[in-house]
Amino acid sequence: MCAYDSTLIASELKVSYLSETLQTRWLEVLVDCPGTLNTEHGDEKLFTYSVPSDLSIQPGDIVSVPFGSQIVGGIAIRFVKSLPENLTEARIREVEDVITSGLFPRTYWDLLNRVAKYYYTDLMTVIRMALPPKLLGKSQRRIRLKYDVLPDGAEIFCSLNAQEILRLLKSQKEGNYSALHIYKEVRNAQKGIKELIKRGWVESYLEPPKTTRIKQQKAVTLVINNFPPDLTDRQREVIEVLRHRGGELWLTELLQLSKISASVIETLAKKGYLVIELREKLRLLSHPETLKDSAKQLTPTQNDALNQIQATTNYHQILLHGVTGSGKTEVYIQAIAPLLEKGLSALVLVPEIGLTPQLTDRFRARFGSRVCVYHSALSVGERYDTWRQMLTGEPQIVIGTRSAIFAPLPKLGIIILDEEHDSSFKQTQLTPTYHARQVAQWRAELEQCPLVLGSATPSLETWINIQENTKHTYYLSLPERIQARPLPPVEIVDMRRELQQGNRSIFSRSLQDALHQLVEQQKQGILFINRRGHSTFVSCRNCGYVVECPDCDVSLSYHYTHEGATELLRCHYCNYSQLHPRNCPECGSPYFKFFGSGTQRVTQELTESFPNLRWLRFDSDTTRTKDAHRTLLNQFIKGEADILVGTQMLTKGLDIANITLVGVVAADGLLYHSDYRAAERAFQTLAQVAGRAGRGENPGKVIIQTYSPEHPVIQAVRHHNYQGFLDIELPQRESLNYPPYGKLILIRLSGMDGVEVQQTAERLADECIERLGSMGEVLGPAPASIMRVARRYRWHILLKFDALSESLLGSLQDLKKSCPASVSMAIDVDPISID
DNA sequence: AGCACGCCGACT
DNA sequence: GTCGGCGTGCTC
Repeated sequence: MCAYDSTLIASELKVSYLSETLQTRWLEVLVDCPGTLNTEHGDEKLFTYSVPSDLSIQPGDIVSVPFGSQIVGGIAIRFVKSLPENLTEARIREVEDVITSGLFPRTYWDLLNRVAKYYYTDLMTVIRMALPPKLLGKSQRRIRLKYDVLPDGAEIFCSLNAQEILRLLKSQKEGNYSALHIYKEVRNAQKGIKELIKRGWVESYLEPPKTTRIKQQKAVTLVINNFPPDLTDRQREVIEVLRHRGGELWLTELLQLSKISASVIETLAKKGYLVIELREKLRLLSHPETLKDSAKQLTPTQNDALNQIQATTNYHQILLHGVTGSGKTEVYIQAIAPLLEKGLSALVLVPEIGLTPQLTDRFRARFGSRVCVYHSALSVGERYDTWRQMLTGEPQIVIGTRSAIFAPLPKLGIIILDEEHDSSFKQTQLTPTYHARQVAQWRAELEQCPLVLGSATPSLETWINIQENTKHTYYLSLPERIQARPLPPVEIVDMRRELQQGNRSIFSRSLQDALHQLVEQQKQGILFINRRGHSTFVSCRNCGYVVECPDCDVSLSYHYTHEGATELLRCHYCNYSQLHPRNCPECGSPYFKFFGSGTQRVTQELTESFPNLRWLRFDSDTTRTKDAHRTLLNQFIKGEADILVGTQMLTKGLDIANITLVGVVAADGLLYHSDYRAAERAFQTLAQVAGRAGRGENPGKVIIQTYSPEHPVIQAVRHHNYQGFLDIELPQRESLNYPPYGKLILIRLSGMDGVEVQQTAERLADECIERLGSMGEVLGPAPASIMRVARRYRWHILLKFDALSESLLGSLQDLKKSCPASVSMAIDVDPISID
């Protein structure tokens, strides 16, 4: 079913299988197993297998193979005619099974290799990240309790160690755990397991990998277009139904519709009037029918932008710099439409899952079922089938978050990154630490298609790239909002003066007035708070004692749930929580209260000062559950609240026409941050949040409260002046050789033993100094700004250099091998924050 | 990752 | 002498 041509290839692995038309005996497989990766030369070690006659395998297929005592996943790379010299035929084992075929067209394979190289990651790790989960399965050792032979009080007879394992197994209702889990829970578990097996009370078995498979069903296809004379009534009925439904139906559906037994259909198949065959059935998300929508009239500037995008058919990076509310989405939609007609597909990336509903609805209204979504919140089955759907090569639009950049669309006509400046496009926690914008750039280049980067506040990387790389870039600007709606005026309130003049509320008089007006005029607004926690630490007003997390170097945050609820303190890093003590644990003082202005503090204050104002909290606490995002927004859109109080989440894409007021409670937390990117992030956040106001008929207004009104970022936001912001920020970056000029690599080290981590960091830093020489700087090692998180000590080494000197660093992954086992190391290429 | 193999210290 | 700790290396 896979409409793939045979350009599947493992190009970086040097040998093409395309030239091999001869029957070849042996198959080389890239095996999913650490340790087989990365030989000294940095390329991947392949293992040779034989192919049983009943399996047909193509290079690029995902297979499962026996490997040592287990069964693991792997990628079929190529066929070879003879065995490597050091191998005898006797040692070769057979491929176990084919899991999926028809993956990895050449450009896609090239892309994965490029990601692996640039982000210093094993190819297999990149492949595993790109593929839908559970595709590369591994067999698993499990231990099962044999209840039928287990005597009562068996514990008495065995060692303490074995007793512990018995107890653990009994705690699970099937008496069954993975060996790995037991090792984690019980120390020296191997010994105890061995003992229990000897006594015959438990058994150890290898569970085969549970991989997602294609779901197949019988499909019936009509192969004649007339009614032959020899039909019985029943047979005729079946053919009528089939014809009526376009000549093709699932067998089960046909049986239901025609209410006829399967034998009738089989007879028809025997006569050769129809064909029954197994076909893949995709478990795609069904979605509600959306109202059909047609192309909107474009403004002249939108139209110019559209024309330029449509005229670009090969690789170019196009920056669509459009102020908030300038109608970028409409341009995307109209740019995609003709591509689908040409049989090409489009990839649209958005920052967060929360945003996909709004955008998908608009795309669905225009393109119907040709839109699919792909992100990590889908179930394993849905992800797998969406993946297969993409592989069919039918023209379609995939909308997704970061990981969707690896969507295997074979005929890409365009890649669009909306809100390209957004930091959620960068993966920070897991390797590879890729940036979807960077990967998109490579992918567009490999596929020879345009890449559209849309933003009201472009990242400095994109800005500089567009300026300097004129050969393959275009700059398109949408300087005005649609229907010539004005950008909202921005009022900066000096909070120092408020205090001097006796206003001790967290709301300035100006904001208070605006809130009162909001209620009177029945308009809606949003209140933006910089981040949750951090500023809501609990401290003693008598002795200054602050409650800190026992496992991390941060203060605990106070969380208010509702009146009368148990008061809890929580750590935002490791989720540790404890009761809020009534008195100071240090001095016993009763003046032990939370401080600061998180979302909760603001909503409490709103309730007290504005009893008529109905608010909704919109932050990661209230949107944690599935669909909470959508529910909350719908409530707000329906007018069930006057004001939405929330964090960063409010800044992104939220397009609600009725919002006339945007308030920023305190901009200062954004401005002062130790990071070199603080100013950029602050400008982007404030400009974005300000852009939420006045998108509909009614003009908007923005009030930003701050203790540093003269700050250049505040001034730039005040005048909606992106260029002004660049003029101050770019020279600073350049003088210090920070990105987008210089390149950074951050090496993160962590471990339970603080001294050991520090010593490792120092040793590795020396090694880096040696490698880079005078071609770059090694900053640190330094402890991370929050040195301990979840009981692990964290140290950083920052490498700063010109991109050209990177080759001096060598593979960098070899540094991992020189770390002690208890210290883990991660390489973050182009880190987005260094805390 | 698992698992075998193999090398040292605490016991029959 | 043997048992059993864990460090090293291999898996087609």
